Amino acid sequence: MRFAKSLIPTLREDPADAEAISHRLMVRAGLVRQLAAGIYVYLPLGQRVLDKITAIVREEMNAIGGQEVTLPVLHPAEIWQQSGRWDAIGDEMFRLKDRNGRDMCLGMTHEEVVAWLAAREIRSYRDLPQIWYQIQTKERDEARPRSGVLRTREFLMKDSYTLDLDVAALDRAYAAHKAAYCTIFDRCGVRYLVVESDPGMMGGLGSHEFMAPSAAGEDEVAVCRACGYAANVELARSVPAPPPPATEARVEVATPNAKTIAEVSALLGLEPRRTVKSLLYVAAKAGPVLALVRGDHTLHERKLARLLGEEVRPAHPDEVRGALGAGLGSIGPVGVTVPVVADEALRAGRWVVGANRDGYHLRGVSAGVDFECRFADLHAAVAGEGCPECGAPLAVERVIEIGNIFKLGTKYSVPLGAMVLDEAGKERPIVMGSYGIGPARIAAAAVEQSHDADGIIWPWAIAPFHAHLVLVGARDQAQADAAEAIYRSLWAAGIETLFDDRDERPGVKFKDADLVGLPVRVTVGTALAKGGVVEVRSRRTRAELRVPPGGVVAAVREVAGPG
RNA sequence: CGGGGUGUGGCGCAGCCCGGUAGCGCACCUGCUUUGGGAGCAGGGGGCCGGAGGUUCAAAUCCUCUCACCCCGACCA
Repeated sequence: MRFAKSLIPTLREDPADAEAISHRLMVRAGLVRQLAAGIYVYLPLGQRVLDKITAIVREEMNAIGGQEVTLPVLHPAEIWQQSGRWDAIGDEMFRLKDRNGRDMCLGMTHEEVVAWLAAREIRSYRDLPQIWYQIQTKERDEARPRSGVLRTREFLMKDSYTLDLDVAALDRAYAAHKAAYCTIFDRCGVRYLVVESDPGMMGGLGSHEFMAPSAAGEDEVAVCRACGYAANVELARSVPAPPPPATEARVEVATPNAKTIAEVSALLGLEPRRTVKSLLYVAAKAGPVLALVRGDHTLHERKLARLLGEEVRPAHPDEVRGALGAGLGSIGPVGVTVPVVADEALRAGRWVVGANRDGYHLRGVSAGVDFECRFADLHAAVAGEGCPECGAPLAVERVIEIGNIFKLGTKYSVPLGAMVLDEAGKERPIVMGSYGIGPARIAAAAVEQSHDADGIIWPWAIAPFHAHLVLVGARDQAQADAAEAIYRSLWAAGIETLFDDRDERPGVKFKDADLVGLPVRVTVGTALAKGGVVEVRSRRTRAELRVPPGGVVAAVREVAGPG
């Protein structure tokens, strides 16, 4: 591709509305432009990156027996009503009516359509297993699009669905996907972790997420470097260090104006980990519940919601007073009538808790003695706590979710009637799995993980082109002729090359080459006239070879390194 | 949905507090010079100052409402 006639609008300055590194660089390098919040145009270079990624995805999905299909973007409400998600999903689904007033929606995922299709076309256990996949646009009215291409309202997604007769077969399909995903991300050149995840509203039998470490990530994972335990913090277990043993008797103490853990512990001269944080939540169906975590811990709302099996929200101040008779900052579990759930860390020990009397706390309180409660893992894992598997200290990292895999079970096949007859002639619901990959997130993660002050440094496999051919003296006929010949020889050798044939000053071309970040730069300039050589340089290491024009192809391969 | 911020030529910004009819850098067009890390000089084109009301002799500037976008949080199937 020739730069002079291409749409590669590079920007000298950072766009004002971009914060994340990948966002800034993808806009500056001319890969994408924003049309509206969370809605992006992919320009030629950006499109080529997506094409590279989706080509890898296709190869690996085909390799495990995937069959590519295209499912509609526009769905009738009926199938979503059948699965129950028409009501379960709120504002995040784009809804509309057709001219006849029928309810429709835009597809945010395709379990319903797959189950619908399976219900019609799959009848016998002999038809199983099936793996169907598509690479197609998804629409989700995100509450808050952000970080450029990382969280958008319209995005490309590879989604696949497995259909099996039983859970054992699902486990095999799931394992095949897990392995294929690792191959895909390895080939794309991104670093990632495979972590246990919360199946959330997808429901089902288990799930994993593929997470690319990056400061721009929205999720956090807890990782054990000793044994390999890794989980989303939404679900990660961890073993906090216990506070020193205490034997003090229960006593009420005045704590005027001390409302926060920090204030109470300072007033009493105690470490925060000797106190208990009491939080009143309201569950949608079960009503108020008092959740307890240690003073130095943070309650993870997803963990509470998962424990209760329904969504929760913090209680309003007047609800707190109504249920417990005291204001925020003075509440505790002793003598209350609402159900109490306590974090595992509170099983043993004596604690400082709110007295349910404004301005007072209780010291020396024990779970099971002074109040009754259910124990569960409720606190968010933090770095340094013990690994639940081996006890080594956990690390917590920010990550970008680039893929996920879910064992769905029969959650969609039953309501949509996707049944088969088994060998015994008995009707059974198909056991499903669903699996997603976000190509744009892979691209953004690659940029986040691989860039420098001058621009992007693309991994070879997903770079929009492999080589950036810079013609320094566009008006020097000898240089121009040599560059043309090199351009043809590179393409002939299978090295995809962007030829900067613009009549620009060298500095502009070099800056743009660094910004766009193709793995190898080939410079045709004055060195050609002086020494008969051109320069072949690695974007990543900046190592440079000077070779005669005939040696460029070999030099590009050498400089690019393995892969 | 809560909190914070920003909207002024294509991009990045100043002007707003203290009202007087819009400016800078880059980009763009023409000419000359220049050509290995975002060139110089000269000339030139381009702006409903996000939108709607209001105050005023006069509004980018003050007031009210509204829209859009960004950031933090909530949410994230």
